[in-house]
Amino acid sequence: MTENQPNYLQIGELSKQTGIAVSALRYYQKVGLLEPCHVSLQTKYRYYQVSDVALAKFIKKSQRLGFSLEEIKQILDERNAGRSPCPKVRVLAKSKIGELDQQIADLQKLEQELNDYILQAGKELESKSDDQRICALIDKADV
Amino acid sequence: MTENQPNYLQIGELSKQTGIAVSALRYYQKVGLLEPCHVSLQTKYRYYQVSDVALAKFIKKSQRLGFSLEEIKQILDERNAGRSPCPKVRVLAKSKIGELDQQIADLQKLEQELNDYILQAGKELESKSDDQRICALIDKADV
DNA sequence: ATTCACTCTAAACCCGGGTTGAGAGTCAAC
DNA sequence: GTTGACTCTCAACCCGGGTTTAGAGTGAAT
Repeated sequence: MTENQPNYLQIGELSKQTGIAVSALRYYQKVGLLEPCHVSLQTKYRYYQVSDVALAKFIKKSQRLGFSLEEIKQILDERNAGRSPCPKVRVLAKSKIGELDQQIADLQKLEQELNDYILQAGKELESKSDDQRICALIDKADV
Repeated sequence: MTENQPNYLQIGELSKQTGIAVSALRYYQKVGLLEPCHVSLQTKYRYYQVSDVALAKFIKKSQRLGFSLEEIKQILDERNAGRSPCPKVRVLAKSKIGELDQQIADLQKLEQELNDYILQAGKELESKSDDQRICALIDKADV
């Protein structure tokens, strides 16, 4: 089989080498994210390039960084259009970092207030009824 | 109607005062997150306490901080069990902050590498074929 | 008595990111 | 030639966090 040359990978092999479920790889193809380089007409088996291991890992990594499959697709489409995807990545990364910065600032504020609470308001805790407050510290966090 | 005293709010009024859709408020009841203080037997109309405005806003705020409805429920259940919800909030907040710290560190690393790339590797960009690399910088980010 | 805004329920639908299952075909080894 | 591991398609299902829709009831004002 020409498809079985060592430079072609079957979907299960790609799955093993990337840690991505076979069903997920098929799903990636469905949404246009990761196309096999060849599909057998007779058997409909998918065959992937060795370099698709890196590509699949890239997808996984980008997902862990908080990009949606749609965003990752935009990045890859840049590449497929012959352009460097990095400017796109930069824009997406900047915006993602902005969101995360805001979120983390809010949470840190909350945490600080919680710490203050634990340290200095333990006595008030018992004197006041909890029914009046939900959690004084979350209430105070003006998010 | 006893339900129509000024200290009771209909669902639409609660919606207006909190900016939470009526359908979402009904959903919150369904998942045990926000119970009306009274439900008419005849009309099945929901009636909320004035203090539920704060509670609903708390839910919204917590969601914005990245807590799931299930986590918010856990916090509120603490309160309903007569305990201070703050230790629970602290645990959840700490863990959330940890996740965010990791994410933001990864993204910042990526951003830094992207900046380096823009500054010093513009020439390599044209000399190398993009087909070999997806985006050198995301590839390098060992996330 | 009717109009109008409000509310109700139940079920269906939406999104992203997949997983699961049924039933069939494929491939290499024995 | 059959076993066993692998693959295929297609459809259904899952999760969270809701929204939408249909059809019916409610409440206050005109």
